[in-house]
Amino acid sequence: MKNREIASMFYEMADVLEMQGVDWKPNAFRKAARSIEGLSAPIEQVYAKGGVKALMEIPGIGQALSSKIEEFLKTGKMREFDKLVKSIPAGVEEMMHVPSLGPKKVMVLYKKLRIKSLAELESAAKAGKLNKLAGFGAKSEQHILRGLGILKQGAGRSLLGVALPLAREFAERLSQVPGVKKAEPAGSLRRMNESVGDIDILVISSKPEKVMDFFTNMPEVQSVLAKGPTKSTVILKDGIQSDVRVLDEKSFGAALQYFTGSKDHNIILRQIAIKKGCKLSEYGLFKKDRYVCGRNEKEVYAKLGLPYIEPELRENQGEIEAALKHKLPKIIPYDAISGDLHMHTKWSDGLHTIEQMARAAEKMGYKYIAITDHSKSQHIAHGMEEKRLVQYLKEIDKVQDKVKIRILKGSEVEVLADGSLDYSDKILKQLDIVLAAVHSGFKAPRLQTTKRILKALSNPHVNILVHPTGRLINQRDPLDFDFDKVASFAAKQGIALEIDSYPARLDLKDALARRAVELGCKLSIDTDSHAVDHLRFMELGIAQARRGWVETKDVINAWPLAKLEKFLCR
DNA sequence: GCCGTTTTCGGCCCGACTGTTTTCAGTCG
Repeated sequence: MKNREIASMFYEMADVLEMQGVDWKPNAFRKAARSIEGLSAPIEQVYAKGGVKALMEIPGIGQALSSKIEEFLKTGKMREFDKLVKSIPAGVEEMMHVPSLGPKKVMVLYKKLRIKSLAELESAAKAGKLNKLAGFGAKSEQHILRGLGILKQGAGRSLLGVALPLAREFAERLSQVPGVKKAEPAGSLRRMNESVGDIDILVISSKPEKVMDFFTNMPEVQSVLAKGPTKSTVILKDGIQSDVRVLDEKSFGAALQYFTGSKDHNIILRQIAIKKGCKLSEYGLFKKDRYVCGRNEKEVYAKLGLPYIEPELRENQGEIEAALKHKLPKIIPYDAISGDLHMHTKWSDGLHTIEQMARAAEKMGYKYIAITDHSKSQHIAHGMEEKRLVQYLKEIDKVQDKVKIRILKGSEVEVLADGSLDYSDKILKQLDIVLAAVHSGFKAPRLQTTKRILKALSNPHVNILVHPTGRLINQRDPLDFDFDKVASFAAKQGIALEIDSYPARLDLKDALARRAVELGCKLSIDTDSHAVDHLRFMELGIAQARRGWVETKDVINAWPLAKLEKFLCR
């Protein structure tokens, strides 16, 4: 999949162009890069199917960029990229990523002081050489040193599963500050992006200064990047950036809308506003400087002629067009799940007993669960030999007698290198539910992996392909296989694909979940819990489904038990 | 470079905070 590679080339080209003082082009390159990142299909596949013409259908990609992509796909090179990147030393472009430095300042440092690497920048700042430059002072030097620190710390993006509880806690604490009426997380976190770059919190308060003081003095804060009367930015001790913004009640909806984004979604909304002779900002919708609305999001959308759009859909992936036609999907609600079909216990690598898991699930209001411990080849995870599997099935029966919810007897069965399964059909037949999982061969070539998975899905006992791509966010690339082929085959076979809700997995991811449903697949949203505490991850998986336009009818574990059982009896 | 129910040319979202400014440019989201 070349999507990421091409996107990052465009980002890099945008940086260089910006440093050269070129106007607008950088925006165009970045927009195209974002668009390519959001693509559900591999871009080489798009090109193979429809050539340059298909590339130009991608929003933000026109004549020039499509031919650059074509050149790269054909030759593995992009001359324009090489030319641009060579025009500026690699370290200079890297300096753009230091917080507090942008294209203008970087160019001044390069041109006046010949600074062309992060190391040179650090020693120059420490030696006090920068404050002699026009536009730089002692403070700028400090900010650069701090920025270098932040960069070294690797303040990358954090997993939604980590940031979300933190954000909720901050919001809760901020709402206790005197004068505060409401505090709510916004930003990509509210859109439930799989990973987030920062934590944005919006506050309504009659005493903004109290909020600013409280926020910048929280014990989690490592350093304060900015502190104004209504807006502050801090870096937390674990490297996550957090912003708080205080607004008036009559702006809250507009602000929530604005700070929830995404950027591209907002740009289109503002264009719609302009066409209606209005102006949309975080303060509200205005007509000739006269306030129209802004108290809540719904009225902002309504005045723009749109139905309310759920935050998870606001990615400029067709939701505005769908909204205009009143054809938005009825995405699955957070309370729609009836049971969790993927969890582990002490029988393999889980922390709790079958009974503990069942009782915890019962407490959550589920109607059914599946216990799905590892098969024999997963030695590290204490996968079960056939003999122990029999014991395990008996134990499930015992627990079933003690609890009210239905417990399906299952296993997460290894897909071996040749695509065969880890248990014989005779064993698989005894299970209520069979999950097929690939845990190896991540470097295998595309054709081989596609064949391997297709063979596994040919087994008549398989019900769900779990964590289908095997990716770990920011840690491990997905398996390389023909997704459309696999999903179409699964659909035909009556096999569901999983959205694994484990924070580092979220696999299928949003775009692939959407694609899977388009291809006729059913989905199963599960937690892959290894402890009672993990059952709460379900929310994250549902969020990815919502981001993927998934409706309740397409999710097998949102169905009543009888309908699910019918599906499982292939 | 992209894009078009006001445009195939001339637009391209909008505002807060900071520092070094004597009124604003740069950076950020």
